[in-house]
Amino acid sequence: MQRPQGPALQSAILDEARQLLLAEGSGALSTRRIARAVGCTATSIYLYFENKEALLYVLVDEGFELLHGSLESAYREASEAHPAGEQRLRALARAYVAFGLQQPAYYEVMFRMAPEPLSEFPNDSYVRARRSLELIGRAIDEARTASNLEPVCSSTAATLLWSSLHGLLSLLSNRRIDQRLDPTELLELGIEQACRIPTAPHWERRTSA
Amino acid sequence: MQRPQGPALQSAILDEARQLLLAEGSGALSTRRIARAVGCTATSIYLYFENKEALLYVLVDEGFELLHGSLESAYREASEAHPAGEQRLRALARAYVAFGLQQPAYYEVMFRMAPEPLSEFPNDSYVRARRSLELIGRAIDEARTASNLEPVCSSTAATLLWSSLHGLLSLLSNRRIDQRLDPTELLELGIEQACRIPTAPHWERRTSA
DNA sequence: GGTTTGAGTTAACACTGTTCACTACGGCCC
DNA sequence: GGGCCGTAGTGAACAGTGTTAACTCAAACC
Repeated sequence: MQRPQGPALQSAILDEARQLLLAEGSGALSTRRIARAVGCTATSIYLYFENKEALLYVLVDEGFELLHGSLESAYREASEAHPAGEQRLRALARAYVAFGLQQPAYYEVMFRMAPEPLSEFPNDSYVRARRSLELIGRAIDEARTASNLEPVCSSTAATLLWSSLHGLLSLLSNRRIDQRLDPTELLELGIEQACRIPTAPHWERRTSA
Repeated sequence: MQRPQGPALQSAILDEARQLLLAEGSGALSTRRIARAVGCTATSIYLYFENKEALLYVLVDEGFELLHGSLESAYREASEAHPAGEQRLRALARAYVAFGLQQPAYYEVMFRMAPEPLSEFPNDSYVRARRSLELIGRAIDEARTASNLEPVCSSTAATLLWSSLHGLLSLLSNRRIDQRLDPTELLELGIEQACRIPTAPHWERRTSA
C-alpha cells in the first residue's frame, strides 16, 4: 500500500490532490508535489489524467456535488419548517454563503479560478451547476407565486441571486473589503438583498440611455 | 532610445508591462517577457521594482485611478442631467460595470487576482478604493434622503452595491454563466438590483436562527 | 522461451520569479 | 593622468512549474 499501483495509484493521486487543496489551497496543487506525497513521479499522473486541468475537474465536480448536497438539505429543512417560499429561498442563499465560507478551496477552483486553467469549463460549468441553479430557480418561483409579482425568467433571477452572493464571497475571501466593516453584517444584508426577487425589467421600457 | 537606461528604463519596463497586460491579460505578465520586449534582462527589473508584485501594484494603482475617473465623470454628468439621487446612483453602477467590461485586464489585477500574489493588498486596497466607495456612498445617501428610508451605514451599503456588481462581472468574464442567458439583460437587471438600497437590517430583529 | 504490452521512471524542454557574483563605465580625488 | 568608488546592467544559477519522449522492467500470452 506504500506504493500504490494501477487504479489504486489513480485514486491515491486524487486523494492527495484533494488533501493538498483542502489543506493549503489551490496554490499548493502542483503535479510534482502531488507525486512526491503519493510516492510516484510526476509523469505517472499523466497515465491517469490527461493533464493537470483534468485532475482539477474531478475536484471541481466534487465541489459541485458538495454544494448541491448542502443546498438540497437546506431546501428540504426549510420546506419542513416554513411553508413560505421566501424562507426557502433565504435558506438556499444562506447555505450557499455557508458553503463558500466553509469550503474556500473548493469554492476557489469551482468559481474563481481563471478561465485559462479551466478552459473547457464554460461548456460544462452550467451542466454541473444547473441542478443547483434550478433548485434556486424553483425556490424563486415558489416565493414569487406567494408574493404575486411581475415575472422575470426564473433562471435569470437565480443567476442574479447567485452572482450577487458570489461577489460578496469573492471580495471577502480575497480580502478586498474594508476591514473595518463587519463581515457578518455584510453577509446578512447581502443575503437579504440577493433574495429580493427582481420584478419586471424596468430597463426595457426606459426611453433613453 | 533603443536601449533605455536609468529612469527611462524604469518607465520603459512599466510601459511594456502595461501593454502586455492590456494586450494579452495578466497571464502574459512575466519578468522575462517584459525584459525581452524592453531589451534588457529580467534582473534589471529588480533595479527599479522590489519584485514582480511591486510592479503589478503600479498597474493596480493606475486601474483604480481610471476607475475613479470614470465614476466621477459619470456622477458629474448624471448630476447635471438628473437632479434625482437615484439616477446618480444608477449612473455610478453603470459606469462601474462599463469599466469592468471595457478594462477586463485592469479589473482582473485590481480585484480578481488571488490574495497571495498581492499579499499586501488588504491594507492598501481600501485606501485606493476608498474614494470610489465614498463616491458611491454619497450617491446612496443622496438617493436615500430622497426616498426617506431607514438608514444603513452608507459605506456598508456602498460595499454591498459594489460586491453585487462585482459578482456579476466576475462570473461573466470567467464565463461561468449559462451562455443561453442574455448578458445584457443580466447586467441591466443586476444594476437595477444593486441600486436597491438596503433598508433597516431585518436580521437584527429576527427572533431565532 | 521469446515476444508483446503496459505501467512507471528518467531525463529533458521550456518556462517561471528571484538572487549572487560579476563587468563596465562615469565621476571624483589626489 | 592614475587610482578609486559607486552604480547600472548582465550572466549564470537556483528552485520551482507543466509536460513530453525515450527508456526500463515485469507480467501476460503464445
